[in-house]
Amino acid sequence: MTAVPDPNRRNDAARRAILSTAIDLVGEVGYAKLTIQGIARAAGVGKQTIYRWWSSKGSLLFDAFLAFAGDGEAAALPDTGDLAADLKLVLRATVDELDDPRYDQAMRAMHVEIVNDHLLAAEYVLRLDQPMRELKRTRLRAAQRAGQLADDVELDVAIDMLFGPVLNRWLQRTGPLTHDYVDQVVDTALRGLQPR
Amino acid sequence: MTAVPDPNRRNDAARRAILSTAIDLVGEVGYAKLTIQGIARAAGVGKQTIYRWWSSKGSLLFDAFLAFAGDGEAAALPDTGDLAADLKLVLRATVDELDDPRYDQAMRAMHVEIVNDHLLAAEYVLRLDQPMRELKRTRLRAAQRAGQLADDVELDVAIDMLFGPVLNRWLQRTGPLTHDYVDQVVDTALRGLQPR
Amino acid sequence: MTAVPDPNRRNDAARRAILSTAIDLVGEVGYAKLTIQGIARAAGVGKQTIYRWWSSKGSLLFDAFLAFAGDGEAAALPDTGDLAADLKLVLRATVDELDDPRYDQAMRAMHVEIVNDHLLAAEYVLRLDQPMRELKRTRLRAAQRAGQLADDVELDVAIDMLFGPVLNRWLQRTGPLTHDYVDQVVDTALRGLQPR
Amino acid sequence: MTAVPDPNRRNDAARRAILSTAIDLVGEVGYAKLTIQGIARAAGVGKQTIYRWWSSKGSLLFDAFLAFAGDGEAAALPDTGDLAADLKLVLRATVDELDDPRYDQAMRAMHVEIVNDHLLAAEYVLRLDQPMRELKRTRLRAAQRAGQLADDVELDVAIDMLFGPVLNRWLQRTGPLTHDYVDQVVDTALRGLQPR
DNA sequence: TCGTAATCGAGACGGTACGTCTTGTCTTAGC
DNA sequence: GCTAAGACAAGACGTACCGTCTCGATTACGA
Repeated sequence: MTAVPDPNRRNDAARRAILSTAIDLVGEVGYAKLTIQGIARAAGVGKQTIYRWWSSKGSLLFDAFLAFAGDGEAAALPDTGDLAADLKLVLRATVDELDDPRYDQAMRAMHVEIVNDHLLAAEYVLRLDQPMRELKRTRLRAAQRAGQLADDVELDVAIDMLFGPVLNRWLQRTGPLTHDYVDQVVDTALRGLQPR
Repeated sequence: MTAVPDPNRRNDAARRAILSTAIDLVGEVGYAKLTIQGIARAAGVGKQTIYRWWSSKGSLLFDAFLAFAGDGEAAALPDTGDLAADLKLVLRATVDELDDPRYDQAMRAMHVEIVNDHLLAAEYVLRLDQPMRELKRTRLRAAQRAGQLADDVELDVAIDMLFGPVLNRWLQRTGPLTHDYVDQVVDTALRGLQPR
Repeated sequence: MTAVPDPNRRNDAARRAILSTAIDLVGEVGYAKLTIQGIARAAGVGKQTIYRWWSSKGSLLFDAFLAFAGDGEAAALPDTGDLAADLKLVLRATVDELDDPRYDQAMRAMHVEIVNDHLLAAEYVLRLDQPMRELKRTRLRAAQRAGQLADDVELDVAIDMLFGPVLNRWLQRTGPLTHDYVDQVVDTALRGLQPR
Repeated sequence: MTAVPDPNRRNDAARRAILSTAIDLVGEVGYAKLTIQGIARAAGVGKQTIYRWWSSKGSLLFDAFLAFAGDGEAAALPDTGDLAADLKLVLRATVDELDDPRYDQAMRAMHVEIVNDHLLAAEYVLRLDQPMRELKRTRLRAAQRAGQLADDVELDVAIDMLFGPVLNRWLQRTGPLTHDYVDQVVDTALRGLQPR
């Protein structure tokens, strides 16, 4: 009989210490030098306490990122009636967040884990990507109703085209992440590449 | 003064063995379990021979990926006169390549290294992203001249919007990478999201 | 402040396995090919477990030798009343012990470490040489009381002259280590080199 | 056809540089950190040049020690007619030599090699111990003829008893190596331990 | 109110990779 | 044709971290 830890018994102070220490530490030393041992030491926690509650460094980082980023997460995208302005607002905010080294490093770490771990990727899609995507879909549907977005546009493709380039430029550092850039992306995506 | 190894003395057989073994091994065991020690062992090579010529696992993976992927690289994007068709052809080919586990794993490994290493990212931009981007720019410029692309479109933004979503969906596994998907991306990007 | 391992936590089975494996291994492969890695492997023990408890190969060999040789160590030299006979008995026993390859190799290994390590030499003197020397001194003092040894003889010099030649011949292999030889040493040392 | 190095072709400058560098280096860094690589580097010589002419670090050290110590070696022991005085003179000189760190370290290194290498030990006995021993035998035989040494004393045993204790005390650092100590050894050995 | 059982911090354990070093052999230029 | 220089395969060095384990001490539950 395998002993399953009882979440009720869980020491919440330790849990929170671990999650916030993970974020702080990845911000300090970067993903490559982030170790479970180091997190335990810095959090003043036994290694076993981490292994008891998380199955891998990735899932710990995932939870840590959720706790860190999720706190200030908006429940919905702004809707002022001006789709382009609203999208630019959201994307500029994203760019600004990524300027914080802790946010930047934490998100990089989480992405690295996702790239190499199918299960974690599935969890990411389910718990982070899907909810965010639903918020975006809602905003875009409203735009369709308002006649600002073509009716036959596949919303997921639209989302990928609006948010994908920014995420990509950040991950691969192929260019500077500026407000100008996101404005251009929004304008170009909405208007299209062909002459009209 | 650090002793710099003399490239003339380099054993090319060992170099090639290391690069191809790295690709094979990352395809077998995945990035997380890829070790320099393991590559050396599998390549029948001393560890020092790897450390002598590469400064990090990342730069080795980078070279390995270049040697592996670069061989079959096209010198230019196709230009049949039909921009949409040409782009779809290229993106479908990319999607097909990523179906090969060796290619998939090797590219994931390289991207992970890039995400966490500024210098490697710079080298990636210089040696892989920029040349590829130049080929794409050339094709898009031709399309502009042919009146298939608006004159005021920023080409880099256009490239990000065409190729970014595919790369993203692959890296994050946010959805299936199909020919249909890339077709939709191309069509939507060209036409734009707004009604017309 | 360096973290000092807590001896209470020490796994005694591992400790004993390491010590006895060290003796066995040095007996098999000799000092020159004795490696900490090899001892760990043969003892079924992690390398760190050796490094945690011993600061050098020398101090491990020293402990191993103590555990191996110390077990059968006599608490006192025999005293039958006949000094020459007693000394010959002890020296012949020493010679016989050195015939065992494990004893021979282990003792050689320890001596090599001592020759090149001041601190280890000091520990050797304190923990092995001094106690043994005290036993010998006690026996010689008894002989002085019995009128078999001159009163003005410096006991340490006497000990060096009785036991030194045997140890030397063994270490340097300058000649065969026989019972005859030790008998001659004892007789000559007692009687002196000058005519009488 | 195996290439046998032709001694005539031997570059004597390189040979001398290697031998003297070996002595200098062992004096600086000690035996434990003495490497063939290090000697080659310090001597400005290719590694192969060392491997070509010496089969092991031990035999190199042996030659180096011979070249270093042998130069100032007396052809015979002094014979003033006073055996005790002559022996003390020789032993005091030995003690003084061992005060030189280069001599000390070089001799320790050679002894370590001898302890673990049968062949080298045989060569040591043949080329160093035997000749020295013959000089000592000659002096002792003269003493026998002069009536200062008992006729029935085995000369090799006498030599071991006179020189062994000093060598031993030096190798094992069991006590300080002083002129007083060697004087006591000589006096005690000549007179014997028994009362007379 | 008191066991008793799970959690906690701590850290030893068997493994294994790290990046460096040395070994003894082999290769390449240069004198 | 030997030299110096140094690349090569091999493998040990001592350190770090992995994930499991064992240890008392603490804590919270249910009897």
